[in-house]
Amino acid sequence: MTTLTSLTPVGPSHLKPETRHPTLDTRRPMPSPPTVLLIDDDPSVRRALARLIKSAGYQVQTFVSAHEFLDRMPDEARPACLVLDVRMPGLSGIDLQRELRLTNLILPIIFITGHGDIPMTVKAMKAGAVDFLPKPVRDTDLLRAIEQALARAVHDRAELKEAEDIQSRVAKLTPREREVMNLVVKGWLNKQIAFELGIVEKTIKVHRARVMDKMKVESLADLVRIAEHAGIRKR
Amino acid sequence: MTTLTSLTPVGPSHLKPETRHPTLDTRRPMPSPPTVLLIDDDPSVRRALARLIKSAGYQVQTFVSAHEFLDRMPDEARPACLVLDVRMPGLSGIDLQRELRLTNLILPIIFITGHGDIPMTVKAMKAGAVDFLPKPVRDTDLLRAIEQALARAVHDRAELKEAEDIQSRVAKLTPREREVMNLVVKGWLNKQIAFELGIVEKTIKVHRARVMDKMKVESLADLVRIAEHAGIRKR
DNA sequence: CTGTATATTGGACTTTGGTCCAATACGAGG
DNA sequence: CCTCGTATTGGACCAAAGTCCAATATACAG
Repeated sequence: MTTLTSLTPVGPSHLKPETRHPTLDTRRPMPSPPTVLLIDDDPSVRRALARLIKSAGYQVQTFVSAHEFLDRMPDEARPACLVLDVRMPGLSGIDLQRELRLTNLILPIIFITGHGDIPMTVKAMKAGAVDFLPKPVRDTDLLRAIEQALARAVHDRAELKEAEDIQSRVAKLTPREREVMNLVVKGWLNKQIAFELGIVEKTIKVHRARVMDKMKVESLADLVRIAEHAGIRKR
Repeated sequence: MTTLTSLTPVGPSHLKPETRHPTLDTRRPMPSPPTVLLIDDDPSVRRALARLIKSAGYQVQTFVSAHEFLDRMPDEARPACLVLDVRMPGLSGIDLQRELRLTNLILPIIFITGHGDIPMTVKAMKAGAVDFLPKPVRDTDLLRAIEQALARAVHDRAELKEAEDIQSRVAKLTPREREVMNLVVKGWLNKQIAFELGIVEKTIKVHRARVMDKMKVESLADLVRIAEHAGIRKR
């Protein structure tokens, strides 16, 4: 059982050395690697894990406490994940997880712990943790979890960005246009919408055209899909 | 700390006594209650938990092993969930969970265990368990978990049924109609579809009308939504 | 007060989609 | 062999949607 000391790179074995982190698979001159944020109050654990993670080709930032993390939290320019001790002086790992859920940062969490119990594990997993690893952490377990966490970060970021894009377009609609859009994606005919809103059909056509334009879609099918994505439901 | 012996009903306190299980909220003469399937090799645990669960107004079926469960598995007429010991002679609880994932039964699982560890907990939760409770199980914990599990069962069943409905309608389409539908929900015009398929636009209109009919939708918007649901994506 | 954004409408016209009628071709199964 | 389901097409016609032109009213901000 190897424990956080191996110096030989252990990362994803199916990848060529120059392309370690599977989250970005461009062949190019090595784009800046994904970041792993490591919080642990034990300096020796920090050192050992940081070395391991770096050896797998990731960038690492370490923090001694949840508070320090919250203070100098890095900008979320690139996909990242969090490796986090559960029990720490001050804010616990679980507490930090709760805090982060209130933000809309995307930071998948891997818990590591020396004194975890089952209820704590369940709580963390229910709250969306990627993994929960008892110390001593096996290198392969941690790296596999990091791989998964970063994959999730990339995926969730893409989804969030998509949702934000759509929301910003919806925000550019006038109230009337929004009304019209809502009825259009319910499958109502222009004449029905006109009756519902108490205006003539001609006007609906104008609003409708502007909706298609502002929402940047070319077809009703796309508009329906985008509206679904934005949480505009039929019922 | 109460432990699986309380006789006073503990179920959802916000519900009136006649309406215990929150999964069915019809007022009527008490529809048959949801079933909780209980698997544990320890007779005393079976007895105690069965009594607790019954006292909360659920129907209970007990099994002494995963194998016995698989043999005389009840029909899934009504929403149900599984309360399951992790370690048992023969097939373990985790094994059974894996088996069940291969079927399309909807049976949310609550694990209970006397000798669980963290990796096992993580594995179960990752595999979709509703909860993972160390023995001795507190009454309130178990009942809360059952409530959640049944809620999930009801929800997932509804989703599955919806998906199956849609699939059965798709199955009734002719190959040509399916092709046409796929292009229609991509937002293609009839003339474009006609060109793509090498037939005249008129024919597309016929297929299209039949698609709308067979899929039981009244508008293109509904067709797009239903197709999305059936996993017919744009890209 | 003036200008910009919003909401509304009109006419004229084209394109697209949907419907009702009817008809031909082909392969599988009774 | 005949029938049924599937796929295909045609014409005529109507309904719905989209487009290009232009115009008016109102509210709010600078």
